[in-house]
Amino acid sequence: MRQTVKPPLIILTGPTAVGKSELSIALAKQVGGEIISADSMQVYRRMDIGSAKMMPEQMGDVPHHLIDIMEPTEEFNVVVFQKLARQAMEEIYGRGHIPILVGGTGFYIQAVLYDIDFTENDEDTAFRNELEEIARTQGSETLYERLRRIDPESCQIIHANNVKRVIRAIEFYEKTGTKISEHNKKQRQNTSPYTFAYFVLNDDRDRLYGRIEARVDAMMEQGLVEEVSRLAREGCASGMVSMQGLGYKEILSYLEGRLTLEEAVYQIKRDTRHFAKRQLTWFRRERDVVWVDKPAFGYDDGRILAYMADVLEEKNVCGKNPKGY
RNA sequence: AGGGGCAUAGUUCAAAGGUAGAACAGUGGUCUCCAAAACCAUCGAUGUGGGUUCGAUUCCUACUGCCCCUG
Repeated sequence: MRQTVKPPLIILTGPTAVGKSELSIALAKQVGGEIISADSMQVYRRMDIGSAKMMPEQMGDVPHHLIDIMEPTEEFNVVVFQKLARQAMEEIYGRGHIPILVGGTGFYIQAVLYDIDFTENDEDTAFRNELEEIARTQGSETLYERLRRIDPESCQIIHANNVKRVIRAIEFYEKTGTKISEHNKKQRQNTSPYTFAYFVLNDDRDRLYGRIEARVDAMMEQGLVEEVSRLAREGCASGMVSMQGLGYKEILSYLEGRLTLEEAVYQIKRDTRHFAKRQLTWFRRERDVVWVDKPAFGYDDGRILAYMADVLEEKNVCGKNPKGY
């Protein structure tokens, strides 16, 4: 007699271009799951090619959530993601299905998996702008000194040059009266409210980089330049969150005459490699992850899925009987 | 084939008769509301053989390779 108190959650992630999406469809069918995209760029409408977005015809009747829900001019962030993902999960549980978080944004996954409390989400950007202004005019050291006075512990963790995080730390203290270093320490103790399996799909580095190159070339053939031109025409500019996406910022620079097309493509490939590397660093330090190395399974999706089913059963996430929809 | 030029890190470039610097790439890491972002750290080189010299990677020389010109 087994009773799962915590609701089930499956996570399928891995570095960009490793092949998460393809595998996720088969996995969803196998366990009777619905997919929630954990991707900071696929949320934006009309950003299809550059974000390598799953298109409806590839979804194979598996319901997908959090794709095409924002306008490229809107700002998306972890907090919004967390809120929407929770809502989607409730609906999915309501249908008796299992939510599968699929995507490469580790931070977003963490926010949901460990139910992180981000506190104080007011839209007061004035203070933040003020701090940014200080950093710009007086230098990052001045800002860092200010943080040292209120929360010296954070200075041990945050480097002075990392202005974004210095600002957030100051802002957090000003708004809540508590130190972010303390808040984070507490949050880190969180245990997950879910019965979960956290799969990280991976491949040999050389192979992964090869896939990235090929994928960028394919994006160019599919008309990435056209896609970005269209977005630019409707008012998307380089300062926007959506336009910080890989492929978008570089092509935008090309369109503005700051890069040649060749340079832009080179940079997209390079930055995507860097990104993949950072993702792997992130997953390496996450707790309780199950690494799925494609070469160890001879690149055979059937074997990979069988292995995942074993893990899911072992962790009491779900049994092996397909539930269907 | 003859003449000339160049050989320094994976790449593009510095420098110097006395223990070779940088950028980019590569690698490792940080991350708790811009995260496809932001930031930190780190590995790594004088083509080969002779000679001159206290000492050569630097000067001389042969070889090898690459580039240019002539035919």
